[in-house]
Amino acid sequence: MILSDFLKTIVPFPQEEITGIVSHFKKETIKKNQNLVKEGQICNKLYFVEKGIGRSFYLKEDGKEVTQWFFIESKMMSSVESFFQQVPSLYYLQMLEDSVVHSIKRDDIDFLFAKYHNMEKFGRLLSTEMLTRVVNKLNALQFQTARERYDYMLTEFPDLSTRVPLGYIASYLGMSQETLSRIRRYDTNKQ
Amino acid sequence: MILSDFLKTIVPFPQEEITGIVSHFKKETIKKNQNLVKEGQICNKLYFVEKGIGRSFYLKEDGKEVTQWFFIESKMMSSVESFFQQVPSLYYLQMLEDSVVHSIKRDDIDFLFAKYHNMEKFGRLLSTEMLTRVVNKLNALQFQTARERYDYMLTEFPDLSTRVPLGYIASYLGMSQETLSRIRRYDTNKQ
DNA sequence: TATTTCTTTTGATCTATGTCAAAAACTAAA
DNA sequence: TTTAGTTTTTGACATAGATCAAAAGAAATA
Repeated sequence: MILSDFLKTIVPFPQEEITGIVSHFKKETIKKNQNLVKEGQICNKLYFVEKGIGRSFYLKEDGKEVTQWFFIESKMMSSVESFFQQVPSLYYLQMLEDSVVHSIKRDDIDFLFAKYHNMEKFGRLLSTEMLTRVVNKLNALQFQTARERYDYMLTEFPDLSTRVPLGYIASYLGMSQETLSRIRRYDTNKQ
Repeated sequence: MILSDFLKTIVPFPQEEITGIVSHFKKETIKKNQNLVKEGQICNKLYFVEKGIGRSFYLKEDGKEVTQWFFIESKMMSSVESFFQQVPSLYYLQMLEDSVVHSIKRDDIDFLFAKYHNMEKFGRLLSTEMLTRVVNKLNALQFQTARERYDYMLTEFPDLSTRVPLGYIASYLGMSQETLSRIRRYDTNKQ
């Protein structure tokens, strides 16, 4: 889905506003495994993923990566708290495939928020939608077993398992790669 | 803190907007342990906690309660996804002390969002702030030990442990009451 | 202040999941 | 198609934290 269509699915912008908004985005082509943001940097862009798939991940002291979120096609992507509070990011943002994204700078989106009431609404709806998703994951982590968390993942990101390494999904779900592998084996034996 | 002051800490509303907004809120006095919302109901109010403390909790099939969030003084409180998506709430909303809250209905807040650009901004900022908090908890649950999760809680809700039962906090942190008790003992022995 | 009720702590197991290491199964390059 | 590199699976063992049960401590009520 292209950016302008995505915008319209959230708020029914009039065409001239769409044009004004889209003109502040910049198309970027990203190679597989390239980082958009590194830990410690202030993330000053919000991205729309047109093609490809991204993730945010945290690097633990022992060098292990913990995936925090996946960003699939037709979704916005950012290091949320870094972008909105302008503090150093705790996470890396990385594209996992050759990708096409559209980025907008913090200043530009603030300008648009102030200029268009509709844009402010867009920001609000986007935030609450993301909040709902994060709360769903929170529940999975807080009181579900590893098996149940895997089921949660299948509903939130159905086609993920064929596109990204197993270990990325395992850490996203707060379990080891070995455990996820065993769950999956059990699952396929069942059918 | 009273409601109008709280609103101003988020967005610098002009006084006439404050008046217009506050007039849509209704003051409610709630007794200890009273529920504002039950599981299965659509939560059609957003609350501002003026005095007291609330929580949202999930009831598992085995009858155990799992606290999802705490709402302290000068914070907004709701069953977020039920209120914003108008779907049945998965949670109970409960006040844990005799409390004073101010509530606004979904229709009224939508009216205010549409009427005041500032109000839309307020909604957006509130959402992103909540999103940031939820992400912090997510990280604690995803890759921290029980001890570290307890530390997270102390920063997020410093004076909570003296005000609510231990079991509520333990389930909020995704651990058993016994584990939290042992962590706390170890902690006090350290100082 | 006694009595009852609720909450927290402690002790003794148990278990889901982690860790480590090696084998197997893929993928990509030569 | 071989070779080298990467990812996934499997096995053996370790452990953080769960569960169950009972004791101790607080708080509420008579």
